[in-house]
Amino acid sequence: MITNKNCIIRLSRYKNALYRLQALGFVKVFSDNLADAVGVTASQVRKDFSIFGISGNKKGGYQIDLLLEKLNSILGKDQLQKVIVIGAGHIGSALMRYRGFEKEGIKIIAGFDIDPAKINRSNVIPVLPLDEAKGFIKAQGIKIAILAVPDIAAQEVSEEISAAGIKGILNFAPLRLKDIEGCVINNVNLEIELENLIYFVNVAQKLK
Amino acid sequence: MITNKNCIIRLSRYKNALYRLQALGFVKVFSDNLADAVGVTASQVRKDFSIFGISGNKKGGYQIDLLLEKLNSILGKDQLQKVIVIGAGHIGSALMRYRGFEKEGIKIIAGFDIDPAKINRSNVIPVLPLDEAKGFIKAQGIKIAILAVPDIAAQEVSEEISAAGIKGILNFAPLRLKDIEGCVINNVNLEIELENLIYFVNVAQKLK
DNA sequence: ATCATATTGTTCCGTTTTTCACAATAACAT
DNA sequence: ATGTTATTGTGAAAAACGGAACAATATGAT
Repeated sequence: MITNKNCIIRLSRYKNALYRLQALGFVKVFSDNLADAVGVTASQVRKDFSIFGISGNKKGGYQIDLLLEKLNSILGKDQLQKVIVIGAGHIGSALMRYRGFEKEGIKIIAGFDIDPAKINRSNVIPVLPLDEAKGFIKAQGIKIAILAVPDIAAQEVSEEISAAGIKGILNFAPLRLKDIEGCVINNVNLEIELENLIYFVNVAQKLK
Repeated sequence: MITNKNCIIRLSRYKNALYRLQALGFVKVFSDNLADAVGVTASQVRKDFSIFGISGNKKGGYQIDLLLEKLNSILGKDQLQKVIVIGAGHIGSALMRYRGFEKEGIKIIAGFDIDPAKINRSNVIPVLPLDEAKGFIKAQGIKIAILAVPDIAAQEVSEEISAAGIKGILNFAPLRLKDIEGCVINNVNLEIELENLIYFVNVAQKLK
């Protein structure tokens, strides 16, 4: 079974590129077209496909619609993914308002916050009290949560929601969460991303 | 010269862990303490340090304050980093309000948007018209930009700002920007992060 | 002063990941 | 029908990466 995160990220990128190509009217695609679009080598594209048993046609490339079907199936996009957001601060509420997830079949169906002032049950995406999260997760069978709470709270909250049934957490809190059995954690750390950028910009400057 | 992004990310994590240890009163640290804090092996810690010529003391470990000094210097944190945000939509304005960057020595000094309704010159972090960005970047010598514009605009805007002097872009638009000579691009793609999480959650389920 | 011990720094080794290279072959041209 | 060509699929080579192991050595104990 595939455990290589980068490989799966590439599949997502292929998929996105394929939609763009499709929108431009293309029906088939060659490995080197996709490679250019995504910024990898053509070999890499073919090998990634081969890992997942995706095959094309000698001299004919890959048929975009079939390819998308397979990629979408691998990526779990053949069903709507219901997601909750924990923490309705700046980042959390921006994510709730962000429309970009919908076209990816990802739907944020509720937010949760500990602050009573943030509660809003009548909103399109309601913001509910944090202590209702556990029941909500169980009742709705939610598997994925976006964690956007202050770092001090992140560890405790992550353990609670995973105990309630969350299997995957996208963590925005700028600290490393302790591994949780049966729960996958992906970190988005904007400070570190910026630091990283700053480093490579500085290095590039020094090279000159 | 180091081109391994993961290695630099680890340096950031070491740094963050060191601040936490320092806050707890620790003065020195051993490679295995840091390893535990960050979730890597002790060998990895020592090797990372060795790459950057950071040395500790046999049997004495590393002195936290000196270590932090070196890491901060490597990561370019010995000077305030002025950053601008392009695009004052949901994500862009959340980032402008986000306080987490300040303690990292990263200061967002202005936002830019093409929509006149978003302009606000009197704000603490002013939001200025997009067509002032070029002049602003040059006048202030800005090197780093956070790009949070709709995907359709991302490519064009990225080329404009890099022509004006931007050397690093943290791109939130969900598409791959064409490589730009002399400009480093890091992508933060939330859709892909979620997709990735969904994939691994599904895989974990199937394994049972 | 000598010895024992803990920890670094680095070399070596195994694994993973990427790239290269080319045989297989389907499509097309003649 | 035959030959040519373009592109895939994959096996082998190379590179990158991380982990284990251990020699070197500073510190502290006796």
